Amino acid sequence: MRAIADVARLAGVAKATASRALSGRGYVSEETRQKVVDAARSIGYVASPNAASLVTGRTKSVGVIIPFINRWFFAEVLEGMEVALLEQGYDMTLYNLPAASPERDRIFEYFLARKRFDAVISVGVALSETEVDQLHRLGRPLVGIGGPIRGVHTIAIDDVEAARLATEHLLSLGHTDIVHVGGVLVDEMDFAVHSNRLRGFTSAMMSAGLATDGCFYASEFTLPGGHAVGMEVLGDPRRRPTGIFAACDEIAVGIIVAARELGISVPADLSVIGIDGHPYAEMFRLTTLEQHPREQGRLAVVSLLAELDNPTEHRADGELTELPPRLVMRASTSGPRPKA
Amino acid sequence: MRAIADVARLAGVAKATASRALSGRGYVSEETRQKVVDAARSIGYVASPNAASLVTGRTKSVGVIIPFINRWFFAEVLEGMEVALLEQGYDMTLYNLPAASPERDRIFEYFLARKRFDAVISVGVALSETEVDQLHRLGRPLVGIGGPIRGVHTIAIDDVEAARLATEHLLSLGHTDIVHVGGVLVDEMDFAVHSNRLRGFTSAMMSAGLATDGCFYASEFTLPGGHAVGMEVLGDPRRRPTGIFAACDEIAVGIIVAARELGISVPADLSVIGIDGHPYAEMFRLTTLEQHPREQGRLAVVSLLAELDNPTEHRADGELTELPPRLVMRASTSGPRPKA
DNA sequence: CTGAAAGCGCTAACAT
DNA sequence: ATGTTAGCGCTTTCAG
Repeated sequence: MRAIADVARLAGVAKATASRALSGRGYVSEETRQKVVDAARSIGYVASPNAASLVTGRTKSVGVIIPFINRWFFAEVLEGMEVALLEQGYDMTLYNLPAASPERDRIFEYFLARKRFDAVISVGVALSETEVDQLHRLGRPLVGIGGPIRGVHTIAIDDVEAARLATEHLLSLGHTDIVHVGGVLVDEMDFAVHSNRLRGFTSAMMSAGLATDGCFYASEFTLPGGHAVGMEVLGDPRRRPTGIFAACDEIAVGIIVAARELGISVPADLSVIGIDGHPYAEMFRLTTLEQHPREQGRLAVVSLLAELDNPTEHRADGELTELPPRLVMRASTSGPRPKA
Repeated sequence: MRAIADVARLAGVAKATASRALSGRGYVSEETRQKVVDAARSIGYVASPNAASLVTGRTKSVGVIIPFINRWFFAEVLEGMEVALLEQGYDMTLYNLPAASPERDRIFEYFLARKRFDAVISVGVALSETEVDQLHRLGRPLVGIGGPIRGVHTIAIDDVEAARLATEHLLSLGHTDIVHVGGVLVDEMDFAVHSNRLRGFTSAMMSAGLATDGCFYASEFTLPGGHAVGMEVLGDPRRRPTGIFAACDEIAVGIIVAARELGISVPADLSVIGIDGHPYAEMFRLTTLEQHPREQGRLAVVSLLAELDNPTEHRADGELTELPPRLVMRASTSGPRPKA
């Protein structure tokens, strides 16, 4: 309940001086600064950011909208952002955004509209035109991760390129019978990711002169999802691919587990490559492309703070920062077994 | 930028009336209420919670401290809380609490001290005496999940009982050679969970007249952690247990994967039981005890709001709400194979 | 039932 | 370098 007036009185100065001394803005003699700081500490004074926000318009808080918490990639992004924000004294308020629904609308119309945040970070959400407008109307910096947003600075890896890389890796090992297990395309709205990775796959296959009919299977982005599809794809020994490119490591691991259950040896009889750099990759000897989620989170925050510190700088219009995906480990891939 | 004064002017009433109409507190004729609401909507007015907080002391926001985000149990708790809080119009600000460190101290001394939250939820953190005091000094409701906190209402499952149940399940199937793979006891500070589950295990074994020397192995609470320990425990065929009680499902699944790699058949040659109700359980046919993390999150919020609505109610002193763990699936457990 | 006025805790001019 | 004043946007007495 201690207010700055108490500190000022105790230090024998005016409120304004106390404010200057504690915030470090404006001229204060070293001597009085010390007095004020001591007084503040002695009564355990902590400034009320609410009162300050009211006058400065800054809240030292950012809002984050994200479609999943319980998914490795998203949780990593979250941790990366949290660390970076805390370091700069910012709070992170989290909204777990559901698919189109009244609850979702309420987040944009009510929670994000309350001027509570200095900025908003949108992680892996494809926002509707309306939603983008609502966010822009806030007049605050907005940065995206993963999904591209019209007129917004976005951090991402190049999904098309990553998918092409993964596919080319299998092709270069000599595989010609390759399948892509990717995201359900109905969820596409929320993940351009799905179609981008599919596009990269198709492009690489076509460049190699291979057809892609019937080479795509849809799966949930989870281990059980990959397992189920793996059972389906690998079940029939007569039309079984020798290589699989999975759109994420959870799917890839699920497929490897399925393969083991079916007695298919990886990588001797089946090569699998995923995307993410998931910690399970090592244990399952999974070849994968690192996606640096923590780093993406950190970069988003850095970009945000830059815009905040330098509002004169033109709003980055659809600028895109791309991280290069990095290929790691290769124990789950090898050339196809020569036909007997 | 629209303020309540604009709404008032447009509706032809005083600020006070507009405030009453919009907040629903105090007498307003239905007629003027309608006028005010219309005016508000017509200019897209959204109240500034900051300004309101300044006078009411309420922020409509709660702080959450949690040691991990990227762990199934914790992420589920988070989602459960988020849904329940949003429903009531509350924001959730997240702090990913590291182990003892200057960063950790800063969270208590600075971030949580700023009167920004109506309440604090502590998930799975064993707080130090100092930290508990700091939190109590805020004079705001505080509820815990998982870890017990002195003088604080806590939601949890009975870890000792759950561990006993799991162990008794194996015993009742006829196993006598049982190992417990639990948490590293050095991390104990943060999880009474570890020692509680060990205690339940030991108690059940002793009741059955079995010794427990050398029956405990420590692991990280992760799939790779369980895998590594599984390899170690199951590596030597001559002294291999017939039953394993894992302290969480991640560990349990890791052990099952290890067993498969070693050609050990589950459950014919090895029974495994875990705790959590993790979604991977089904795919690996894992016997497990449900821990209802989402429900725990929801209950914590309900309890919080109750205290908030009814501050006269005595601060719940160390009250404990326990959820009953529920046993599900049993495909990974069976009686021990009769000795040849 | 409604209005006028005070003030929550702080910072930003403007003086001095 | 420091003090004085005004006011951020809202709710809440207190009168009417």
